[in-house]
Amino acid sequence: MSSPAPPTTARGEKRPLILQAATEVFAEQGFAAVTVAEIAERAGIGKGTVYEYFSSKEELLFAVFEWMNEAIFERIRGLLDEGGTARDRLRRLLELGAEFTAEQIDMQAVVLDFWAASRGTRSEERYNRSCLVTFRGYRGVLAEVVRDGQRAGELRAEVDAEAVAIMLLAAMDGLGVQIFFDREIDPRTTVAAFGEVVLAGLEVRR
Amino acid sequence: MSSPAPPTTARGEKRPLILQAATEVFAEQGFAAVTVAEIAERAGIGKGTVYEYFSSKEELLFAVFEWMNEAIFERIRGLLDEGGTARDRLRRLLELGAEFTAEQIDMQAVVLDFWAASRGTRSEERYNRSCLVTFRGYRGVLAEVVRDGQRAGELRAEVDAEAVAIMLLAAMDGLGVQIFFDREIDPRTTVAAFGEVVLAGLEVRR
Amino acid sequence: MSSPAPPTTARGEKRPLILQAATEVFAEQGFAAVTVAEIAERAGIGKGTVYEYFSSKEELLFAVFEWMNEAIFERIRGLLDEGGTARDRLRRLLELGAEFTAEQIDMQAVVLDFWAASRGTRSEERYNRSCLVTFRGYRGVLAEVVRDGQRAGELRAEVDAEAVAIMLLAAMDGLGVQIFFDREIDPRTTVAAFGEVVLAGLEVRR
Amino acid sequence: MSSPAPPTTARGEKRPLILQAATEVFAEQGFAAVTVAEIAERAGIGKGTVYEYFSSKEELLFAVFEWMNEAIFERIRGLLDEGGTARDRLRRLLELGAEFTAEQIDMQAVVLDFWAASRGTRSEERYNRSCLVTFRGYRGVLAEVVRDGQRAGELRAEVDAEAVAIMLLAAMDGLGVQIFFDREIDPRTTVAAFGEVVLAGLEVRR
DNA sequence: GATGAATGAGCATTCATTCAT
DNA sequence: GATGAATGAATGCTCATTCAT
Repeated sequence: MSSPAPPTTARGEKRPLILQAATEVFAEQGFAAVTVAEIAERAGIGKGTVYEYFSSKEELLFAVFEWMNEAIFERIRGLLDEGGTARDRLRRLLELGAEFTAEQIDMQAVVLDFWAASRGTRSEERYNRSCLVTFRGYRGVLAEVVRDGQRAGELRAEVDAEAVAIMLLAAMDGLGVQIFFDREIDPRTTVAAFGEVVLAGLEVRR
Repeated sequence: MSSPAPPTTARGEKRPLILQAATEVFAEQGFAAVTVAEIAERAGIGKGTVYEYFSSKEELLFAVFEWMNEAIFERIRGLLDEGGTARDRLRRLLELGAEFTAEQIDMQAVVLDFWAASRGTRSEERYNRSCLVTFRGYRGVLAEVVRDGQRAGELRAEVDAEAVAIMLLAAMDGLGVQIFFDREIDPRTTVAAFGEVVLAGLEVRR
Repeated sequence: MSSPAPPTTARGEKRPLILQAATEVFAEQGFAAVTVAEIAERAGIGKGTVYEYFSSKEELLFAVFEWMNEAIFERIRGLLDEGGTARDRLRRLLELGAEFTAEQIDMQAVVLDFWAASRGTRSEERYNRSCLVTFRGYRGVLAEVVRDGQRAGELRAEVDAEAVAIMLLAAMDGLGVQIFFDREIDPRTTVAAFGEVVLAGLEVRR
Repeated sequence: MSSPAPPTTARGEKRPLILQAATEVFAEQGFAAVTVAEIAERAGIGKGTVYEYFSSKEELLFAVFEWMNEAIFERIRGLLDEGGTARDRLRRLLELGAEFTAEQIDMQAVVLDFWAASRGTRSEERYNRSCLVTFRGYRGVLAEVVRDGQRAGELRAEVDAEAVAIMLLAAMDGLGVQIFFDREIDPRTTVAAFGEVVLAGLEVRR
């Protein structure tokens, strides 16, 4: 009450605390079911403080979404830097996706929420743009690898790289949803099996 | 009984009217953003009447979801009855999925809503079961066709049919989501291009 | 569906049926908690039919209240016709009250409801008048018996007969309420014991 | 802390304000007819604030009921501390009851409401227990005074003290109800007259 | 900066009543 | 007369957001 020393967190540095707490409760209960009071409690701060860092509950969801995607992108970049043939990189990208799905099934829920929370809101436009940009980012990476393989003569040149990128990303997203509802599916083996088929279909025949 | 044509709707028969109206507004604005009053207005009936046919707003969402899936399943069954090689049927299934996605992008929104609406609700269990059953239904159809092809020697026997079914369904779902946010994607050509790759990867090599 | 013979009740004679059903459900659950649909169902008729006989749910409560009081008054009149000294009649009136309370604890609930249902209603005035008239009726009977006893030299002349009537009626009403909440009280012995005290206090001393 | 006088009410101290406002409007219009918005308006606060202090409208009714009874009990305790013979204390208890009835006819309405509001509610059990406990409290006080008088040889030993207590309490309750509907009755003279009769009936004869 | 008491817009749901059949 | 499908007014309650301290 009168202790002069800061408790644990430095002043004005509660942002990651809130972000972490929000991510957790969003994952557990879903955006709509979560109250700002709950987020604050989980973060161990006052309700009003949340609004010092985020202008609204919705804004907080945006931040969580971006936070998650940044982390994923970072790992993708690291993976690509390792080099290898296009087939190798493609295989590793799929593995990474499977790993993410396996590790963070509840994160999948946050993404679902993000999609759904946008609807009918004032900021629907902004949500859509944010989703679009994110999707394009992932797609760009995938398509680039495919095109690399085509240029190198590894992969069939007549295949539409963009289409393959779209569908592979779609498959990874959709897999997360299915596993969210059916925990018996094993993402790693499923992705590996399907990946082999796709790679077989992509490679140049002699 | 003697009136030449029913002016609007007969008494006691407002169920499809409500279902249709609900599907529309759910698609347009999302479950959370829609009010029961809005649904009633769209259906041209009184607010209370909605509750004569559905015990709650949530129950109505369930009904819409099931209604949609039934319609889709019916078309799938029709498609499979046409026969053809496994490759033909697989190609046609993908085409059908693309067509659905193209035709009913807004339907995709209802599915998203259904997923998201489940979270943190009292009836979360029921939602999950409903989704699980639906997914398994689609997967079963796809896996069966693949296995048919394997038995007929058309498709490589060493491929995990279930994994392929999971991922193809996932890809179709995920495609819907991407198109929902990025209308520049053309589902038909994208699916066709990707389908060729997958089929190439599945077929038996000489 | 096409049977020409009336089922059980003659046409246009459903009034007592409704009255009986309403009395039962009001007693069981209270006026506010009962729906018109419930009353109709209990009476084995259609919801709309209730409105053929009573213009509103409130009106029905009025009718039930009056119905009950009429029955009680009838028994009081019969009791007074048996004659006897004022003390005898007073004692028998109290016995009758105890009996009613014992027999129809749930009826007590209807009276409670009637009191409470009036409040804040459009027809508050009418409720109050109805209660007032009923109370005055009972009080009149009691006061008359006391005055009879005073005129006959049985009971002390200096006692305010009206005050005694008011308080005895009040005691019987209040007893019903207490028993409604505390079923361990036996109305007959309680009233008998108190009645002896009051009669001892009323009688002329030598 | 340094402001000379609080303008309206300090933060976090709106409980008595709400209790007072609720008591007033409940008395005026009855529990069922009152809206939470009305209570808030009367208290000069926002609707949501009511729910900061009471978890539901029903809970508020409970609080009002207990508040009232506490106040009454306090005065009863003060009265008994004054001492005197059993007859004196009994007479004073009846006088106090008459006074309460005269002063707070509208309070009577709240009690009626409380009784009636219980019916058919989920918390019916709790209502009944609350009423039972309250009744037993009043009865205990009355019975104890009578037994004191019997032990002191003032009052007839063969009289059932508990029965007298039950009926006197009942009479006071019932009086309140009658006066609520018939303002011409004067509680003080009525109770005094009846009290003399009962005391005469209770006292030991030579 | 941090807090949490106060706020009120917003909405699902109930149910008495009507009226076409 | 009898019916019950249709209706919409009415209200308790939640919770994101504000702002005085």
